[in-house]
Amino acid sequence: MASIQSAVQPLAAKLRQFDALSQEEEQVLEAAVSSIREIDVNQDMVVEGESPEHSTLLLGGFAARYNVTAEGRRQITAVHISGDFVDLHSFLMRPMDHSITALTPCQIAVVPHSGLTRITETHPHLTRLLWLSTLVDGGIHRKWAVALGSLQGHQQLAHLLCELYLRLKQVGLTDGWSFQLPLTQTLLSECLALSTVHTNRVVQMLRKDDVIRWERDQITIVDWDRLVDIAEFDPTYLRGPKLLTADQSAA
Amino acid sequence: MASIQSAVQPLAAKLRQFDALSQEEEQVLEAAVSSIREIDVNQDMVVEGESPEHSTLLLGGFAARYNVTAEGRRQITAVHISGDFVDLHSFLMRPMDHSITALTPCQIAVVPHSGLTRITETHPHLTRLLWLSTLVDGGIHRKWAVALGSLQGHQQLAHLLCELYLRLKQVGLTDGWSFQLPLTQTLLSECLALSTVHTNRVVQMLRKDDVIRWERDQITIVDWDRLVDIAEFDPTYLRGPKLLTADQSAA
DNA sequence: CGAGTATTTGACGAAGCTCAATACCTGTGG
DNA sequence: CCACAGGTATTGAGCTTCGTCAAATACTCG
Repeated sequence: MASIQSAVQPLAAKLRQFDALSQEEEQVLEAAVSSIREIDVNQDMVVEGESPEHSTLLLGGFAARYNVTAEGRRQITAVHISGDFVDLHSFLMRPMDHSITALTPCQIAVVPHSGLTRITETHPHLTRLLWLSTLVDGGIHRKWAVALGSLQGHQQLAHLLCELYLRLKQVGLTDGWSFQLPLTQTLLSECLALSTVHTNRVVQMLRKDDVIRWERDQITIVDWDRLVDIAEFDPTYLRGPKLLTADQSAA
Repeated sequence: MASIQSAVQPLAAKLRQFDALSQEEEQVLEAAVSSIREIDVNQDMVVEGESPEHSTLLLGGFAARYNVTAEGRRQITAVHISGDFVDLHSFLMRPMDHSITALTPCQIAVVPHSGLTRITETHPHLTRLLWLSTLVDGGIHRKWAVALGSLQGHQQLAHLLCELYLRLKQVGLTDGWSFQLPLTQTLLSECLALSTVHTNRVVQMLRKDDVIRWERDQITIVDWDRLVDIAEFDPTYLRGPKLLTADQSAA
């Protein structure tokens, strides 16, 4: 089981891709964690309509953010992985307008909002980093909308795989061109807004063209360039490439 | 022409819906504005790929955030109105992964990033309010994705109208159940990810059922309840209803 | 009035949905 | 070791929503 010390590691790794993170800042993050918890598969870790007093940092496992429509159709708007602060926004924005469910058993760190408020009062640079991480989430949603609106099924799937590959790589969860993706085709269809039948056909399309291999929950990217091409993928939105130190942005 | 003093009014009004905004905070915002500028119709005020050194506050007019796909299809991911800080995220996240264009002549306030950094260093409560406004934008994108993925054409249109009505009302730009919406059906089709032909049919559907009236660029909502029903609209995502004062969230 | 743009209509085609059936896979108990 | 159960993946066939192409009508402004 993860200790609180090791808990913030995946998040720290992600934030370091944005800017330097001092020892002290990392300790401040650790100090903000109040406890570690396990979530069962298919259990909601955050529920629509609630106004939690803490935010949830995903330490291990996969989670999905979703809304349910009147007809009972479930639309997934993001897949979350280790290091994602899945409902950091609940700190300021309440109540939750969507739920987050565990796609696999998950370990989470509980971070009380009071601690986050304290960070905004005392650590502006760290605050900017956390803010940035919510902005990247926003960018992911924006891209998701573009994909849903203007890409065909197989392109959307390709886009999702490109995104997940890069994000998993960021936190060290890839193995060469392979990674675990514990999504059934039914779940996948809820990401892509396709029927399960069509989702299956779209998966086969990419397989037949030998762009990806997908066995069990193991995905291997056979031809990254072609995948990027199909998806019209541009990774810009996943990065927060500006350094955030006070001096240089004041320049 | 707007003066800098009056410039932050629509933004201040919006932020006040989230939490109290002190006189001093309002002055700090004013002080962060370096200049006021006019943008012509169809001119981009922010361009994909660039890394601006300032953010853009929309003072008057309508703007749209969009991406262009390989086939030249343009997908609009948000419509912006007075008081929206259209690219506040460019402060931390660069370069821009999308452009923002003026749907009408627009007045904008230019806010250098250095000023924003200074706010994060000295005004934590105001920082949280600004952060929240980017979170609401993120929520809008999330809803847009849900709508694109799981609603039919006429439902999507209904959803867009519900959203715009409430947002315009927030900043005092509605007149009873009417408001100006300077969107051609072509633009509208780029919001909804429909063809212009189908967009037209979908508009007619809502008109024929006497749910809305749409003459010129004047929209009148005839039957709000039915519109909400069609759209499956839930306004939660537009609000940031938690008070943000340090003391109470530390309680 | 006339040019240009925006809206509307019709006819046909394509992407993706639904219903329904079949195959596969993995774990469980006999 | 086999048989079965329950979930997951795959396939086929007909249908719907929405797209494309093309043309006609209206509106707006000089």
